[in-house]
Amino acid sequence: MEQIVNFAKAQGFVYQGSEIYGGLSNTWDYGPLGVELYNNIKRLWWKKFIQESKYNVGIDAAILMNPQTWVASGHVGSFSDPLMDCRECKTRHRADHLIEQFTNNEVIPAGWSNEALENYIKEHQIPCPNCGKSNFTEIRQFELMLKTHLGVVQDDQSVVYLRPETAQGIFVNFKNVQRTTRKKIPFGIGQIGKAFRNEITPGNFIFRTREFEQMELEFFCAPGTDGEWYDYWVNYSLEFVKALGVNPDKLRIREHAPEELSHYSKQTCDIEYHFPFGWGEVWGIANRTDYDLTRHQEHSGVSMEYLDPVTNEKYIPYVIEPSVGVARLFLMFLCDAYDVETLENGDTRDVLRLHPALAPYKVAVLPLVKKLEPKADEVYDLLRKEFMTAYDVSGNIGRRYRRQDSIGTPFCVTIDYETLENETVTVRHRDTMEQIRLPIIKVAQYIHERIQF
RNA sequence: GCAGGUGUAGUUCAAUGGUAGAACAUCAGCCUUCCAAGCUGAGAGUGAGGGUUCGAUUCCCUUCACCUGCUCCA
Repeated sequence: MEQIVNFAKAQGFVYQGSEIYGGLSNTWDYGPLGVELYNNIKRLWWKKFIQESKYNVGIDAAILMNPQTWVASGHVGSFSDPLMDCRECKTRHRADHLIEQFTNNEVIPAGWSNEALENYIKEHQIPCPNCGKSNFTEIRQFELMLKTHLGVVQDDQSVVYLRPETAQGIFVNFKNVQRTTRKKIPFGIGQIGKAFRNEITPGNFIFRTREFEQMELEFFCAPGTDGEWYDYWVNYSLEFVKALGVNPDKLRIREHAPEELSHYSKQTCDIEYHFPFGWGEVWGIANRTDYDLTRHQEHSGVSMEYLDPVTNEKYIPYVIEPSVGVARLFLMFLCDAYDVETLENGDTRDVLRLHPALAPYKVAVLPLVKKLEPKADEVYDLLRKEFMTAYDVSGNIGRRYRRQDSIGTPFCVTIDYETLENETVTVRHRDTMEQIRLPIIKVAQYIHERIQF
């Protein structure tokens, strides 16, 4: 993992946030190569889930929402954990979970005050699951939503939350989108955007950060059809990842056990990838039932019912939600593509075997020797209009091929003396290291055909 | 947040209570007609703040960041 982090920093994929000031915990900045990969991931998700899907449309909702939204969604109630530490073995536990486990779920302390939780644990001498002793600190409340103040006067009236998920921006716009697009159920609304959570334990590089970007689809369907749509979107998401070249042996699907389901979910599974630090959740697909729309109907007083034009039935739609973090896909693609290859002659080369559609640069223009720069500039000018194009004249040609290999550039175009005579160039492939000769005017089309997704 | 560990050029490593070195990488020049060649040169560092000291990268304190574990999660 350390190797990946160093690689990402050295090549300009990811830097530590605010680095010159000693950093800021858990923040990371994307460099020139990183932002290309990052944006490519977003573009491809949008293409696959919005553009190519006949069911779905997109929106872009505000990060700041009316605070009532989070009361309705249940986040104000459930995104605040009562935690206590064991003084003996220094492990941390949720007070409500301690009681549930101790009583085999016969006592469900939902809605209890912190005092009630503490007293119950003391009275029953509930032991620490780790060390068996009963010596806990008092409860500390962990607020998992980030707050800020809207308006220049800071008082309680102006508190707003940074959204902990993008989903609610979709739910509150359900009626707007349905009416203006005249979509009939089943249909979906997708969104890419930032979300914020005060994770208690962030870490693993960019895997878990407090500021993160999600790509979420909320798919609305009739009650009773939710099971099949759930399967459909699990498969659709998995295919997306596989089509982008991720090693299938490092992918698995893990169904959530009933007791670990979120407050809004009836069924959830994760697409997991085997990272260098172990299996990690990349993509969550949840059946959110009619929970969110029902709650918003209750809290806002606005009807969220849908009138089926064929059956004339009125119902609140069920929702299937495939939700994925951009940075997690980023890290997965990076880890999966990173390869140190040993050649026949014993040399090694670092190759980033990114799918060409993901590669930051699609092509690099390389004059064989410096004298050929004027001609190379012409080709560079031509290709830059079509793709993200790199240009490198420093060092011998082999070194420059290796440089491009190590940042994932799928094609190198080399200008030599023959180019001056007949307007042809060498096109060299990253994966096979093979070369072909092409007229300059055909290069762009050749590459276009090979970077499609 | 708690417990443990780690902080020296971009990277990997040295060294020292008294001018911080190297390799690779980078840049410039020479050379070079297709896979990390060679030669010459250059830039670049003790995470931050404070204390002890004539003098601290080294000793002490604080802080920041990262790594591993715990509760949470896309």
